[in-house]
Amino acid sequence: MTETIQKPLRKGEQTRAAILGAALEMASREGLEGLTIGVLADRMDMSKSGVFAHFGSREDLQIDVLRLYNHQFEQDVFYPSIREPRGLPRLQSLFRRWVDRVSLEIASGCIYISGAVEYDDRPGPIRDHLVDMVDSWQRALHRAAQQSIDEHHLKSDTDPKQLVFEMYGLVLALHHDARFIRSPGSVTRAHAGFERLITSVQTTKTSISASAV
Amino acid sequence: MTETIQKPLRKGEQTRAAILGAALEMASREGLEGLTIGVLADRMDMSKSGVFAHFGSREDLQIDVLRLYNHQFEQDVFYPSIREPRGLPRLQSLFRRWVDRVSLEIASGCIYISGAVEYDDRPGPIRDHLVDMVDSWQRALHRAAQQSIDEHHLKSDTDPKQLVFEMYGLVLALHHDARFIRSPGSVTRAHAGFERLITSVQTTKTSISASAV
DNA sequence: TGCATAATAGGACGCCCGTTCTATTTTTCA
DNA sequence: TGAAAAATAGAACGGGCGTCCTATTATGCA
Repeated sequence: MTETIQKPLRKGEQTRAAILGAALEMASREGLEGLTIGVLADRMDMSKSGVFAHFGSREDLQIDVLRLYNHQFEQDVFYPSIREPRGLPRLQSLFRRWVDRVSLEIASGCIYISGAVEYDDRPGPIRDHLVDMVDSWQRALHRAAQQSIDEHHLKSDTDPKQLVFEMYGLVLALHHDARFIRSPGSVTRAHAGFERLITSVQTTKTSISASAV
Repeated sequence: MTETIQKPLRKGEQTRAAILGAALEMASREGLEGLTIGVLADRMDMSKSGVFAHFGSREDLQIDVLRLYNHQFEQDVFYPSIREPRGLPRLQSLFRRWVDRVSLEIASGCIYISGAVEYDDRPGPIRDHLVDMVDSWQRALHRAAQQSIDEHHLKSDTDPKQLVFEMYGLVLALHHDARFIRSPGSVTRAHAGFERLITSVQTTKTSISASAV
């Protein structure tokens, strides 16, 4: 009875990862609710049941896709930014890398943003995971904003939550105008908005952001 | 051959309007893509085919729902605001009424916002209508912003499109945080963001917005 | 009041969905 | 290399979908 559960064999993990990658791409384009096992199987040149067997259910697949997306988001945006100096430089890096990522996602779609609409009123594990991830991202931004205040880069009466609210709005407007309306110049506007936002809450003489844009 | 097409009878129009109302409510909650004839028929205590007969197809139903939503939006937000004095008062009225409307929609959902995500990459007549409506709303905001500049309420170097971009972001952030994250205080934050936004582009001594918030 | 016509119901259709079951192929390792 | 186990295929299921066709019922007007 020792070692009843074997370490999974190589081939299985490999195709599972490939499926997950294709699923992430599909969910980015069509939304998590548009993710369908049949279409996914076609793209993988596999049978439906072959794909299905790697995940206990469609819902588990969706959650795994969500986890993969979250991981990539952290790798692209969060981890590089927390190596920046605490305070305004870090906050600026978080925003800039965030905008950079969403800019690339204009062609495919951002799952945090599409998911927020798909699951704003649909209870269940997917919504729970999604809210957790977005909430944790917002809390990371709150911390960076608070630290910017603590370091005296931002005025002491600045409201960190208000700041993050408006930063989030700029990214949502970017996604909206670029991906839905398809009007050009949205990336520039997001950066310009952030500049104005930071300037209005910055302590005098802190001109760290002057070099940007 | 005179008068081949009769004026539709009363009963038909009546139930058709009732169905459309229920469909609008359903589409607000579940999204336009979540609008389903079967469920709609259940709520109306009608048969599927009975409901279906009032619209040539599901797509036509969705477009009619969209038109109804657009009409209500104009009645609630646009028309009352254009009776305000041209310039900043009108711009402020547009934003305030817009926020008021979205605040009420936190319980049900805003079709302009959910539709932007559902149809950002799904070509067809529904997307076309939706883009037209949102675009026309943004152009109305642009006009009001430009007029505020012309009336010297806002600084002459103000970029109207940048201003509208940020206003839209505030409303999107409101919808996101209130409806998805369900964090309190979002309405206040949207107003605070607008106040700060206007203040930063306002001509000195124009203190029209001082009384608000 | 009767009759033309509009409004609605009921059923059937083909399609796609997630899921399950069983068989077959492929991989892994002693 | 051969046997155990994993990976995959294939077919079938029940269910929901939009849509169409044909009755049946309700409405409005001469």
